[in-house]
Amino acid sequence: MIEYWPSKRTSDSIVRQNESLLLPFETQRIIEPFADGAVLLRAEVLDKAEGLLEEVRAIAHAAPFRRMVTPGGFTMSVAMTNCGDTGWITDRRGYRYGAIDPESGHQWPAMPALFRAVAVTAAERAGYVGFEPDACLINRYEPGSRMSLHQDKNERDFAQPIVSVSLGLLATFQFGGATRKDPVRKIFLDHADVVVWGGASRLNHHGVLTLKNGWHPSTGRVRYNLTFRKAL
DNA sequence: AAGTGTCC
DNA sequence: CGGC
Repeated sequence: MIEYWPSKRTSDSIVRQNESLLLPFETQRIIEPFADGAVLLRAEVLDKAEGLLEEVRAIAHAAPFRRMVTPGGFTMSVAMTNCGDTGWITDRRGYRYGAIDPESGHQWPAMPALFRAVAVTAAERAGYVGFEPDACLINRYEPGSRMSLHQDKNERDFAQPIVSVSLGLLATFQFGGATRKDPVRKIFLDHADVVVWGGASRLNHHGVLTLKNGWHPSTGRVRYNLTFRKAL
């Protein structure tokens, strides 16, 4: 049973609800603020998605995706790798950033110029000028993978935003508040969507519901998420 | 230390 | 869905 989505890149209803936020018509992209300091950029990297995916393949060749273990001893359902000066890792000892891939003993692959450009541009469009990511965590979700509600708080400077790029299968992103029990907003993230959060929402809890089965022409049975941070 | 959990 |  093969399903195909998205059949339509942006829904008419979303366009109608956000008329005042529409960018110049030819881009067909939408800026949608959804929390204090948080912005959804629909279809932001549609023209760069194939290039980004090529880079993901090259990075995964040097630093293969692996399912890390949490300090509690649970293996995560999402497979991860990193590029940049430093990378986010977890094992029985804890969560942290490190310049060395523990699997290989080598540095993480360098952050491709296209990655940096996409992250910086998206941050700017969301209102964060001067963002200089030094880390990109790459998450690979397959059907059944999920990420429970958490905060990104291993970075040093919470004045720097988080930029999240979605590629491939549709996911339901949950964006909550300062505490884990704050209500969450559900946001459907499609291929080439970008989410940026910072400011008052920098430490908000967020997560991804269990990925549904599906097939995407660019990625197959997979969703990739590129999460750019300034960690150091 | 661990709530980024194929949790329970 | 809430709690640890």
